Amino acid sequence: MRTQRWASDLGPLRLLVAVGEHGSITEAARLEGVSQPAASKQIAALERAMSLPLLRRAPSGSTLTAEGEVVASWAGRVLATVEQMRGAVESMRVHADPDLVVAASMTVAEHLAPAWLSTLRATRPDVHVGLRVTNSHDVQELVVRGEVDLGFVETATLDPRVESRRLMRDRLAVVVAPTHAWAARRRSLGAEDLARTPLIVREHGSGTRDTLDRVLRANPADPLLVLGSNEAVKGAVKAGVGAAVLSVLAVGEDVRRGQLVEVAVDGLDLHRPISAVWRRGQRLGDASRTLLRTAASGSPA
Amino acid sequence: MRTQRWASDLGPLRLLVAVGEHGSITEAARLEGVSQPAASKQIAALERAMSLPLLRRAPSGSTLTAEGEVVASWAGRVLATVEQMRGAVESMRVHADPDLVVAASMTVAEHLAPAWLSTLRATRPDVHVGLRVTNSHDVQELVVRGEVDLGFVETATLDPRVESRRLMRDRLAVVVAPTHAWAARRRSLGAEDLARTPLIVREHGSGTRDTLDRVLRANPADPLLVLGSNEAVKGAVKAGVGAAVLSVLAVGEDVRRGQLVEVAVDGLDLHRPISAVWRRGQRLGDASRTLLRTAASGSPA
DNA sequence: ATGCCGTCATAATCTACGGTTATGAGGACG
DNA sequence: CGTCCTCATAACCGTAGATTATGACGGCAT
Repeated sequence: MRTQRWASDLGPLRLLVAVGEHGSITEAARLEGVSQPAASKQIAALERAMSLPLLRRAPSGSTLTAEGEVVASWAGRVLATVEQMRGAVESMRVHADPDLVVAASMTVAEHLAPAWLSTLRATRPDVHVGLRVTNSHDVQELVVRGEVDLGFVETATLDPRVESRRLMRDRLAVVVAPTHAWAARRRSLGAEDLARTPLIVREHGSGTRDTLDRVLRANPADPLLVLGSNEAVKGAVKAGVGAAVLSVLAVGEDVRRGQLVEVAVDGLDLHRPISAVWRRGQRLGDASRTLLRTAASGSPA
Repeated sequence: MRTQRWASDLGPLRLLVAVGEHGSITEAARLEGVSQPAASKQIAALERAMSLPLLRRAPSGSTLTAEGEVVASWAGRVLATVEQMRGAVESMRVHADPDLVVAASMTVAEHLAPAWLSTLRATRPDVHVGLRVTNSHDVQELVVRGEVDLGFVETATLDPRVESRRLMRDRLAVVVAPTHAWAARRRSLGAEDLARTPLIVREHGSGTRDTLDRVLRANPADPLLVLGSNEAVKGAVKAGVGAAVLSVLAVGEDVRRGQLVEVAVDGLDLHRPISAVWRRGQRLGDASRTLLRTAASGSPA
């Protein structure tokens, strides 16, 4: 009984939103580049798998049912996310001749850069951007050595050989699963509560871990679990293993969805700046300036 | 040249995040219920398709590369969205014996209800909720007739036979593609600008269309295009066909991603309330009250 | 050292899913 | 009433992806 097969192939979802947009299976099939019977069968299979009527079929065309609209809306979100991912992948792939090379720390590369680059691509389709991903320190190193035009870092400690522009403030948040005892708390957590609780953390060297250790300099408790990626940490938290401290950029979505709960904490400043950096004295090119402007206006969160 | 085949099957993405979480292809394969060679091949295929090294393989296990982490992060988001969709589908499917039946108008069902129900499911896994989707008027009708326990509507005109609780304020926004002339505007739009511009709109009877017509009662211009779903409208806007007026709930994500641009408008109140309604005098059950509380605290946007 | 445990990759095989073309049924419309 | 569009069904076929079996490689104990 492979877990809900309908959720694993995007073809039918593409078809469904296309039908919603054009009111016809035949037309949708044409758009997606498959034959009409194939499209018909895919959507029928989707309906069968979901046990929901998605389309109102008629010889004059097909329209979405109420359920169909809801599903199509979600499908649209899924596809948009995939599209974003496509963009991120595209920019990480070494391009033949990028007009602009930028380096970004993990958090920025994961959560911010794709949106910036997508905007840039929409307004300036001619500019090819290459993206390199490393930690905040190495980003600055690359900038200083002139290997990249622009860097994005999430640290407060800037190399004197770079100029910088502050873009926004990131914030770390304490998160737990909705079933965790802390989720029901009404009082804020104290700094000492946090320091004495074993947490799920990233490995040493990660920007998030370093920030956490710096803030909690009063000897933090031994980690409950050390994991190699933010995704892994989030997974463990959702599974109810324990609490973690992560960037709001990483958990915002999950908190909004109610899959994670943020716990307020008193007496600690968990903010950190996100900045663009470039080599001191370096005159920024046209493309760089456009990207910088995009990033600065992008999300003044 | 079927468009980028790697983006169409979620299996490999599932595998990738599982590897990130457990540091081993073998373990990930076990978790996903496939054989180890299958997993190995799927991920290898993914890397080939993306032209990116995602894993650092060793006889002691596998860890994500920097690129792998970025991709895994996006994959996580994609999968989370799919999971949400699964939840929405699950609640729309007629259940054997739902403990609680709610009705929601389109906007709520599309954008709010899944998050509420997901939260509810996390804290009260025993409660089965049935969800019916119709327009705001019919929702109230169902509530009055006692066919549903609770309703959610996005309209200001409430039936006198229901009690209600205001949950949040929705807002309509004028949106255009980033390439549209209005996207570069620095001055706000005037009400008369909007009234005289042909827009892409929903069909009559849709809550969004009705709200728009009510606000723009000074005879609005003939529609540029009439489409049957919010997704269709968004698609047309992104394609650069023209401007549209849609709920921020529907376009928020796209605006944040830079795929759509909101244009400020002066002299018009585009807000509308979102409320929970139930039959006057009806004593709410335990499950209803929990859901109501969840909805109220969910997103006080 | 050496043998055992784990990891991952490759090879050979087979099934079944999803694609295609061809055709038929049904309403809309001149 | 015939034509033209819609969508569904049927028969056929190719291939992607699964499986089992096996081999190479490194870590770690004895």
